[in-house]
Amino acid sequence: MTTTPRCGPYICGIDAAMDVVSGKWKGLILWELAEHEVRRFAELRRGLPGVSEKMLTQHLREMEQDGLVHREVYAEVPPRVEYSLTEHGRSLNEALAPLGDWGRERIRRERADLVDHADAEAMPRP
Amino acid sequence: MTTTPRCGPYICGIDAAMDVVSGKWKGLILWELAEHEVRRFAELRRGLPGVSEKMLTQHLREMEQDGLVHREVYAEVPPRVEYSLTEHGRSLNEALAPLGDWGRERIRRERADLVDHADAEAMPRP
DNA sequence: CTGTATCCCTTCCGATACTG
DNA sequence: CAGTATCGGAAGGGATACAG
Repeated sequence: MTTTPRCGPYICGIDAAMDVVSGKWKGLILWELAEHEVRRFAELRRGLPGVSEKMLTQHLREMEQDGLVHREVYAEVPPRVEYSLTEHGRSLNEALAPLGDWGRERIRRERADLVDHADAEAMPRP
Repeated sequence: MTTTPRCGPYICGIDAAMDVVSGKWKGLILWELAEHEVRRFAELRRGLPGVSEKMLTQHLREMEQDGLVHREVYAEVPPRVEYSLTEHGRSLNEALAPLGDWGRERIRRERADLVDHADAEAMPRP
């Protein structure tokens, strides 16, 4: 046995967390809401270049079902809806931080490799 | 600005890490290899109940491409292949630990809720 | 402004059969 | 033992149009 077994028989906590985070934009949504505390629908849309209304809505609803996001609707016209992280969502974001660091480190390394290759190809002879 | 911005413009480290971990069995593969250091193909297969040979092979190859897994082939008959984590793979596993903890906590809470509901339904009257 | 509804394409994955 | 090949269903996601 290792110091801290992280998986029970047949079920791994990683999978349970993945269920909730997998989806093309959920990581970014989490990040946007962690950064800004409160965001309106159109603000999130602008913060996630390329997302469609359909996917943004769908992901937000799923995250609401999963207890990560709070949705506050104001009965006004034009309508206004504000999204924010729940305590549960904030804790997920914290648990995600080391993975984000790892990913950025990975990107950094990839870019360094590309630069190395480019340099090697750029000077084939003296 | 927060204390430690984790995302640059347009690209988030979370996504870079997700790219590498997304896949139905990759989390479990990582876990198996972290637990056992070295595993043969058939051992992994047994450790991942339900996985098909196709998906196990495919995921292992992708993880090898991504530099997470080392594949050692022994020229014997019958053939023997041993899989293990690279340093890179181990660092990913460590970055995943908090997420695993979060997921297990989530499972625990869900089960507690289920029990509560069951109890509430189990004793409708004295 | 904040969504729904629909169509359609791509990717993911399981099942099965076959190979060195 | 450790794969490869192929098929087909299911799920994810984009584009577009429409609605309250």
